[in-house]
Amino acid sequence: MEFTSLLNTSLDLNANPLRSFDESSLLPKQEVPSDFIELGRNITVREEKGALIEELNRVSAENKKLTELLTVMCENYNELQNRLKYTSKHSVVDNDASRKRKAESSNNNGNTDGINGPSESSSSEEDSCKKPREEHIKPKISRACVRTEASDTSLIVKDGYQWRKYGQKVTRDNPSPRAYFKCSFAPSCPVKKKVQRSIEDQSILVATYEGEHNHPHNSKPELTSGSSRGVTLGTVPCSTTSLSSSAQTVTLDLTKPKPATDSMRKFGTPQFQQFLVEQMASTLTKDPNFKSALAAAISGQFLQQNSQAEKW
DNA sequence: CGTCTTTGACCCGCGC
DNA sequence: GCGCGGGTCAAAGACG
Repeated sequence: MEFTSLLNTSLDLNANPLRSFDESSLLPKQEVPSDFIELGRNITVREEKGALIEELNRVSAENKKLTELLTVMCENYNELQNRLKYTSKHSVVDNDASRKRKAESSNNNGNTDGINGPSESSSSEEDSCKKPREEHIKPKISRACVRTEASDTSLIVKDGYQWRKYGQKVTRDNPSPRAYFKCSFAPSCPVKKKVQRSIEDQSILVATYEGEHNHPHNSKPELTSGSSRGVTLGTVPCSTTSLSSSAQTVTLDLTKPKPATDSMRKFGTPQFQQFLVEQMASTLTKDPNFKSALAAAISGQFLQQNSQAEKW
């Protein structure tokens, strides 16, 4: 859904209050005071008018800022939508290798289970239809390199999802153990994660994600948790990467606390404002109720304008 | 008591 | 067929 195509982001939420104010408020100027009481009243009205103009100027400026924010948010929303479309095009549904293995083995064994017999047979028919497709579709695999303290022996990478460790192995090519995690946030989520220290740099944890989450991101991510165990994914990019070309790779440096950059510390700088705008936009666009709330706000403004227009 | 982690056993694919 | 290695299972213990 192209959000900006549906919504004119240039709309003035306050409907240019200065104009409507001037049209109505300039009328008293033309009046000629007939006596001192009338003169005094006009002075008070002028003062009031000045204050109102000042406030309206302030509101207009605020309005302009909000409109700009809205434009940025809509751009971000469209960008996110495009990314979502792209990833959904290139992703797979559920192609867990072990499940496939089990399904195949159950097909070979036949229906030995009397209870699950009918469903098994129906699923085997589905599988036979799916087989050619499954050969072409591979689970979406992405990798993330996380820089941690070398002394940190835990293989926990906190990325906002809830993981359950179900195994650990020492592989041949790497003396460091490899930990296996399943997403436990949603029972049916097929996503698995492998975490192992890089053989080249023991301070780097390599997390390999298989599949895609079929549920929203954890509403209470552990990004800010005070737990001392594990490391938390941050947003500081790191250039170290030497992984398979087929996999998406993100490398993060988490050895340092995640402070704002120097430019971000200067609150008045355009970079910091841009950062703020991006943060706000991303936060808002992640909210599933954002669209409806925005639409309600805008329609509310329209209704307000209409009622004001009717009054005049 | 429910959930999570640990860890040895087991399963399965693959190369020889 | 056999052994190896990666991946998974599941029982037991830890923990809140």
